[in-house]
Amino acid sequence: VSESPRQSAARPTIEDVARLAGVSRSTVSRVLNGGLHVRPEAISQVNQAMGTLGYSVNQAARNLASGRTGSVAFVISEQHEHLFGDPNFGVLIRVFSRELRTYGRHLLVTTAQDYGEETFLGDYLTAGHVDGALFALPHEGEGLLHRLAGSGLPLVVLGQPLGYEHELSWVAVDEVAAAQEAVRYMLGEGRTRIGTITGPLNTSSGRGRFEGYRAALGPRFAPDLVEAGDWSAAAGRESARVLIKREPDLDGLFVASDLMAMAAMAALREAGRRIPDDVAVVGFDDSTAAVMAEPALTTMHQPFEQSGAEAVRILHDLIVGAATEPQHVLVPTRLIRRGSA
Amino acid sequence: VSESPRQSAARPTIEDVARLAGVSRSTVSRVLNGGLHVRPEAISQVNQAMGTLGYSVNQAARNLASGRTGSVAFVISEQHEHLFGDPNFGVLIRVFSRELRTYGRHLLVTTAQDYGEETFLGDYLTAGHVDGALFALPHEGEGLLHRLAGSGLPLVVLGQPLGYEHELSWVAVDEVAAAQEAVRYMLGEGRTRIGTITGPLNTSSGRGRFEGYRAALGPRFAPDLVEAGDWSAAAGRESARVLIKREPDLDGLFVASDLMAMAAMAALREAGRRIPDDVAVVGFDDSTAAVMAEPALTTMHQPFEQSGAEAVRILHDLIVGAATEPQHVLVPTRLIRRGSA
DNA sequence: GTGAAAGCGCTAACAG
DNA sequence: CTGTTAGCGCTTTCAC
Repeated sequence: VSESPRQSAARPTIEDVARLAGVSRSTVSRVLNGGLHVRPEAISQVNQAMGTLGYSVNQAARNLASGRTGSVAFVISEQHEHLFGDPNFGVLIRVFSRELRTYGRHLLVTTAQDYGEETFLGDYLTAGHVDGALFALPHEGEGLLHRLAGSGLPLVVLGQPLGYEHELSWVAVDEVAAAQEAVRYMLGEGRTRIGTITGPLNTSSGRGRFEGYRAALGPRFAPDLVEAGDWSAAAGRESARVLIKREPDLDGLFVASDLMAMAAMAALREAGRRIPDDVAVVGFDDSTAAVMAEPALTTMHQPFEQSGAEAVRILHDLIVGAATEPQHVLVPTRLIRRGSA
Repeated sequence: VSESPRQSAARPTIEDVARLAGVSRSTVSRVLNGGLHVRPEAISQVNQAMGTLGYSVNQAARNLASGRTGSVAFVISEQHEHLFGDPNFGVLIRVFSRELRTYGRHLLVTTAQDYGEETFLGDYLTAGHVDGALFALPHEGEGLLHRLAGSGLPLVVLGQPLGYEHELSWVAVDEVAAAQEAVRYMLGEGRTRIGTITGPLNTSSGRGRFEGYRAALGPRFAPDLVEAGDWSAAAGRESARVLIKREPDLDGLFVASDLMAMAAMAALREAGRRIPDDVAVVGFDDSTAAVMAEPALTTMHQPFEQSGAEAVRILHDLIVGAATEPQHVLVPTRLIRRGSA
């Protein structure tokens, strides 16, 4: 196998630009990095030279010299591989790569599976191959998160990392308040027996949404109205079956994710319930699939675009040292009323 | 903003390994790159030294020295942004990043939007920032594809690139045969008035699936049975409405994608048709959402895992020069029978 | 505000 | 099979 590197017609280097602009390499470098302490005149000369030469920086060289890599990892631990089938996942990828680009960074998608095991991924990430990491939807006791948290690698978590709320930076929604709003809406519509299918209770989302449900119900709360799910469609379907059997007079259902909600609707229909006439269903996420449900799903909207952008901003600040303390931001949710409730 | 590079406790360099192993830097480098022309004994010494030192290669340095970047772009042109909402997209990303990893490469997700316009993306990609590119679902006359095709950048296309079938490497399914099989299946089930909702006819998938449909129908084909879609759910819904109105006795529907098929099913239901009793529906893709449809969608399975892996393999061969001619591979499809037909 | 000089860690000829 | 020697293109002190 002869490794013939693509020789793309000798890209111009900083040296060429310097010569053409009549300045030194250092000056060009300064312009490249913000143009501080450079005479305006020189800046424009350099820019002009770069333009005519079609210059673009060589990342490898820059990274080697600066000790940074220019890339950021999107870490998906094995347990969350199901995310890949989730339409929200695509949205996140798009937002991340777009936002990172504005900081001159790249997105590297990594999964635990890629490396055989979490340990390997942990080694990789902490070995200096990336400048920082974005971590999605951790659950309690996640080994990889623990590892990264202790490594000093700049890290931003999407969703509150249970057990690391203070140590790590995160961007999340107010799960409790959001769930509460969803359930109160059904209450306001006259529903009286409202059940819930929860997410995993060892995640902040699963737990927070359940707490919000419980708080909204107050004294009306009853353990029999609750079934635990794991975000999967299978769990949504099965939980709905169990619930409707145990509580035949169920007239409302708050489901912790759209994916589970859509599966639950199918089960409800199988059991002969009309939606929303017999039982109202409210989901969570406002995923792209929600509008395709039959009827279209009423759900809590999560601003993935916004949270993704915030996460990237924070991570950048952490990487360049503009922020030293962990940052926490809460993004707003809102109820989207469609046909199911 | 003080740019403080993370000084992760002085990573060991190739030099350290060489010293500990009692060999020269070159030998270590050789071991790192496959260990050709190195005495077995030396190899193990080096490996051992790397182990005790916890050495891992510095990509930036390697890239700078070798003139390669180690990363590969997944190019999604603006027209295909809808892909992000498609569950198949997540599958592709996962497969790509996993497979690339086995070649020591990374996945860089890029979209036309990222760069303001295609031109910018084209500049970026051909400026040497990536070693190669994976291009998803091109349509005819795609400017970016044209640009990349002429640039000499190693490139593999998913789906046949209309107009570049010979010049470029691609991995695709036999669209015509697959569609034909799907329609024949319905024919075999006794359906006689089978309509179709096509994909865009300026894509090989859209066109091929339509041709397969037409071929299967033979003399039974009638233009009135055809509605053109654009892969979107909205198009699926609207096309189904039009079709059922124009052809009230429709008893079968072949839809060129699962997303459109699911939307079409909703429209059919609204029009009072039972599925599959009144009209059978067959989709295409076997996306993760297919099982969640009501009834579950009968569809042509596409082996995304396999095509993604093939694409990466070919791209790697192209990059290292193991392949010089464009490579073409056809991956198999199969009909998955579920409830809708 | 600007230039000179010294590497960043690695690969890749080139001898031997 | 192995060591020596040059850089790859950029950032970054350090003087001026």
